[in-house]
Amino acid sequence: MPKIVDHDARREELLKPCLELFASRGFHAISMREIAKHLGVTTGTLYHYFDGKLALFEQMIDLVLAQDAKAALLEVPADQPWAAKLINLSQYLGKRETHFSQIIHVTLDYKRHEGERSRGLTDRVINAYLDSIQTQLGIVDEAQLDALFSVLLGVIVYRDLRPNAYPIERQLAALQLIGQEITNSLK
Amino acid sequence: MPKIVDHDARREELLKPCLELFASRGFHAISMREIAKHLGVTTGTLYHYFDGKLALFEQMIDLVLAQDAKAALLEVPADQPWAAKLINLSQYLGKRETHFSQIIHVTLDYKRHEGERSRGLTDRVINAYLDSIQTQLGIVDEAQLDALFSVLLGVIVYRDLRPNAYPIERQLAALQLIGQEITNSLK
Amino acid sequence: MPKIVDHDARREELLKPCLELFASRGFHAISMREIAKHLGVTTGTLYHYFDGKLALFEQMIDLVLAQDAKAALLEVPADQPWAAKLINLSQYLGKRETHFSQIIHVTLDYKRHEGERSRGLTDRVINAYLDSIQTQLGIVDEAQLDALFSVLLGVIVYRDLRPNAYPIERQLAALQLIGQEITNSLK
Amino acid sequence: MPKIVDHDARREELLKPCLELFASRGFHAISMREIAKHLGVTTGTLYHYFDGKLALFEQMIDLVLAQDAKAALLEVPADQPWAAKLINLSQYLGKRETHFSQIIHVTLDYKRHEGERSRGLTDRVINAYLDSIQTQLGIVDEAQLDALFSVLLGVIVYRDLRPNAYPIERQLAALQLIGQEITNSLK
DNA sequence: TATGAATGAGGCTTCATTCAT
DNA sequence: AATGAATGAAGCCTCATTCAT
Repeated sequence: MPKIVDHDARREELLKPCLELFASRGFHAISMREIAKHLGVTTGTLYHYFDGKLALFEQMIDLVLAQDAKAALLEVPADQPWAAKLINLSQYLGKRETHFSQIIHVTLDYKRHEGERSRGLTDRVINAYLDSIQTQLGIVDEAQLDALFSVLLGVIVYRDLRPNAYPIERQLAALQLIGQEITNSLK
Repeated sequence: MPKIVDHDARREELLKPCLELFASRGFHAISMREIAKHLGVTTGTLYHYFDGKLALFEQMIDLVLAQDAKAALLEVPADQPWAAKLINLSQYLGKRETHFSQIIHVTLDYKRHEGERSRGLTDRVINAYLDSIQTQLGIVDEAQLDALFSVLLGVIVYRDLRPNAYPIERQLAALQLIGQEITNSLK
Repeated sequence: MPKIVDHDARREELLKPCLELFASRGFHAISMREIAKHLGVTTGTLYHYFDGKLALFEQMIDLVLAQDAKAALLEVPADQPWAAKLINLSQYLGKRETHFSQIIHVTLDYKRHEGERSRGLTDRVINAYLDSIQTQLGIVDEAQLDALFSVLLGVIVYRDLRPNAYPIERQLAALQLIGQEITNSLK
Repeated sequence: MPKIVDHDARREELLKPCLELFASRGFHAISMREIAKHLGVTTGTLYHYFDGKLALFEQMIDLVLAQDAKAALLEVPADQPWAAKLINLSQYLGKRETHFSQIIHVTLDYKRHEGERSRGLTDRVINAYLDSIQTQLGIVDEAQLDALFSVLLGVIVYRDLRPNAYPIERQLAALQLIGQEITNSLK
């Protein structure tokens, strides 16, 4: 019994550094040997804890998701005006930009393997973050939720492709001006 | 007399179908043999026209960029109010959603190879589309341009991960409401 | 606990039969698959022990050199008149003619790769055998050493190209007559 | 009819530069495309004149042999004392050292392919040069002929492996001293 | 629990060669 | 006579994975 706890603890210990590896290189570009080397173990050990490369990949995503859920709860800023909440959220994303960029890379990578396996994981990832945003900001309109998610996703991807782009908060502020411009233009 | 084949024309002919292959599977996940098979040629022919897998990949991106530049010019909607231009743009993106999704995948994929080679290509891709948007919409503020680019990028990536999300135009409309909500919340 | 295999011992075990393979076919003419097959392993195993074909080739030469150095020490015939020493040497070469023929082939083959890598190996091979001859026969004059080395080298190469040529000892004897003929002719 | 002359002339024109290519790189290390490029033609042209890589190789050797036979006749120094003839020969070899080194490389290379084809070519090459030496120096004893051939062969190979070794003439002189030493030692 | 030797399928690439023009 | 596009087998090497220890 207690062995299982140890086993799981070791498993998670091995899983954690994998996010960066998979995100920075891509699922197919990084080999099991390289992963093992980075973790300071041998491939045999990897296969002792995981059923294969894909299983390792999936369990890593699951672990990240579980950890992010915990982290998100801690950041919920209680009762605040809507705008303040959004600012809080953007600050949080800004601080953890690299982390979320990695998750996006990994998720996009994983989606390409679907068809071979169930496409449930991708949905679970998306829904986890959608739920988190919805809960924190209290958005009810689905289209608004989608739009907001798209913006946040887009900023992170854009800044990954072009690191000297304006940071998240600045872009969100500019977005508001765009909305006004549209409104003006429509009069 | 040589076999009559326009080398460059044939090269582009081979390049065109590669966008979908690379985008849907990823650079490392698809093999030269698979590419050749899809194109109806042998790997030898591929290497007759291209210096290697990476060169093929890069030339494909260059070709797509050149073609998109042409296409963008045709779509310029002349003098219109700002909002109308944006709607036009979103409709255009909506129609070619798959295409742009492929370009994003391919660009993200390519970025991981940089460092080994010059990081110019990624910049060129980003700048090409930034310029196109800037020219068509006449945006002067850089932060606004970044923000708009992020939104469009985000919607495409989001809809790729979750195909039943609201379409681009609907999300842009919802975004305006979000802007208003922020404005209201700030009073 | 790891599978009990002495890595270096296994490496040498794999290296030993390679001399004949490389010598009889040539570096470029023999494939890694063929080598693996002859050794009763797979190519994967080969690459587990060696960094590549060239590394395998170089390590093989190094191993042969180390073994020949040991063998040469055993054959040192102590105090004998000069002529007796030479006869001993020629007998030794005669017995191991195939072996030295292989080394010559392999060395000539390797020399063509140099320039890409350090040209040290060829020199080391030549010097190893030059030293051995010098030590055993006590030759001090460099030109004589060169001349003797050339003769021995030449006989081996010649008999490789034309197996029914006279054996080494017989040729050395004939060579003495040639020397006399020259002397006579010079009077 | 006259066409055939042109054809053969062109054939020899293509063949001539191949000796250096094959000698410096080795039969298997150089590709038909590389050969074609060096000759300023395409592979198609190569296959127009030759039945394949091996045929090209063999015809090249034949051509070299034919040319060397002509050259050798011109160098025959008529009536001279034996020692003078040998000096003449060694001077001739010294001047054309690179050429003969190439022939040796090519011959050794070719010999490894035999078994697949008739082993006649190697014999023809050896015999051609043996005959030439025999004729020029008037040696009758076969063992002496073998010994002399071995020496000359050995010097060239040795100087190819170690370019700063003493030149041919110097080594031949030293060899005479070795003969005397043996004689002294035998008393 | 952990090792690392071993596998063999498959990766990218180059080869000698053919053939329509 | 000459081109160079096209082939497909084979080259070197890496991969995910298994398994005896």
